[in-house]
Amino acid sequence: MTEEKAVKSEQTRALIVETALRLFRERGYEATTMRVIAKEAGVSVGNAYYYFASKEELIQAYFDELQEEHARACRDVLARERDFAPRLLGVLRARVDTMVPYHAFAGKFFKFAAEPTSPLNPFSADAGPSRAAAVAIYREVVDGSTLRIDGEFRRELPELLWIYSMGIVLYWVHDSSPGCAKTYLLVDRTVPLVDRMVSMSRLPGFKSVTRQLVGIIREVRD
Amino acid sequence: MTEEKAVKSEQTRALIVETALRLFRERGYEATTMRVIAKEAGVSVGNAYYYFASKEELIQAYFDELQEEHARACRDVLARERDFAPRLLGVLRARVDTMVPYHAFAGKFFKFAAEPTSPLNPFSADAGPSRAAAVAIYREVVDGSTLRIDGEFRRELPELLWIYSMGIVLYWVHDSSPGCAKTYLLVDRTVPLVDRMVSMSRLPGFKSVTRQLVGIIREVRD
DNA sequence: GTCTATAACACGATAGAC
DNA sequence: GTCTATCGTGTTATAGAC
Repeated sequence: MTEEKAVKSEQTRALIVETALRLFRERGYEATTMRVIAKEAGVSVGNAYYYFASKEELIQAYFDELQEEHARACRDVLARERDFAPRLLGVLRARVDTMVPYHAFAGKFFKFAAEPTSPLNPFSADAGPSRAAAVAIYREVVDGSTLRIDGEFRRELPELLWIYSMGIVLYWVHDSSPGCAKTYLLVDRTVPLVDRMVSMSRLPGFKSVTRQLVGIIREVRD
Repeated sequence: MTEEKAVKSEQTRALIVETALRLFRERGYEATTMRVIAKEAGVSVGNAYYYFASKEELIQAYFDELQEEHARACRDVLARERDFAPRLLGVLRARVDTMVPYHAFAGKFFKFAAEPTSPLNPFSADAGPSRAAAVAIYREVVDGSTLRIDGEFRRELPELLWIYSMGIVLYWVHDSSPGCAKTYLLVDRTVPLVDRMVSMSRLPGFKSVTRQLVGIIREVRD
């Protein structure tokens, strides 16, 4: 009984999300009203709001989907490559690959993700689990590689790489080049630079800068 | 005649902006409706829309105000200091100083600035003049200093510093520490690091990395 | 061109009945 | 869980006054 209800509930919920995401893709975020989502999904507006507290909350479902898709898209390269640079390159290219189909309306979503009070914001406390999942991929990039660097720095590097990836995303949102070619170019050009800088951190002259950096990160992190 | 009208027009416009910003501060952005702004300013809703195409557009006025205030707040330190690090430090601390009073509702504004299609977005083409004014301050930080670095790098450095300052702003928006103390800490800690890295760019071993960086910037910039 | 007054619209969101 | 009816909002439209 309760179980059947739970299943039905899950179905309705999924139906609403799928319909919403399809319509977002077809007509854009703003042109897709809650009334239309409800009508197309065959439910009432009130029912849609029973499952999702706001229109914005529907976007979370999209972000979760994207995150899973990225994790899947990274598996191959992370299983194959052992060197740091190609691992990072593969993960970042996969990130862009998964996002490209949504480029037209991603800007609208990005807006909500930028609001500090929104649970969609990747830096917010609410987004903790999502962020952890995202950072975990970069931890795997580091830990599964042959990279040899200072242990303290190694511990902070995944989060730094995640922030770097957020910078790539920021660039991507504004990239209007065909096929987002410029974003791929940015990735291809900056990964070797990042690789060089990370490798240099081991050199005697850089130990102090690296330690300084690690100290700052720990000091300003919440 | 025409002149008088122009003055009157400017006054009405200013009155609406001032009223709006005061109410935003007092009640927050969302709780301040266009109807209330109009009533408090003693104008009709239609008149408010005659001057500002949207509620969002009222925020542009705030950004412009902030930009001017920052430029003023930088004058002293830029006239006094000649070394690169203290110049940069002073400018960034001034940036935070001017923003702090608005911290409570800045997040709502930030959201609009994040949307790629919005003229409020600092990276957008529409924001070109505002961005140029902001970058100009960092150009003065560099040009007025005793810093000696490669000419090509020197030309790109102001824009890089502006992006760095955007990163500080991003951190600030999320900073809930009393008096935004953590943001000041971030500035105080990262400026010496940036200073060190910029200075190192001159060293023989770094010429190639620096050149690589300059090449990337020029390649991916629109 | 500047401004008022008021009504109307579409939207996100909510209330309350079933 | 689900519905219909309704609210408050940004925004637009209309019809004019100075």
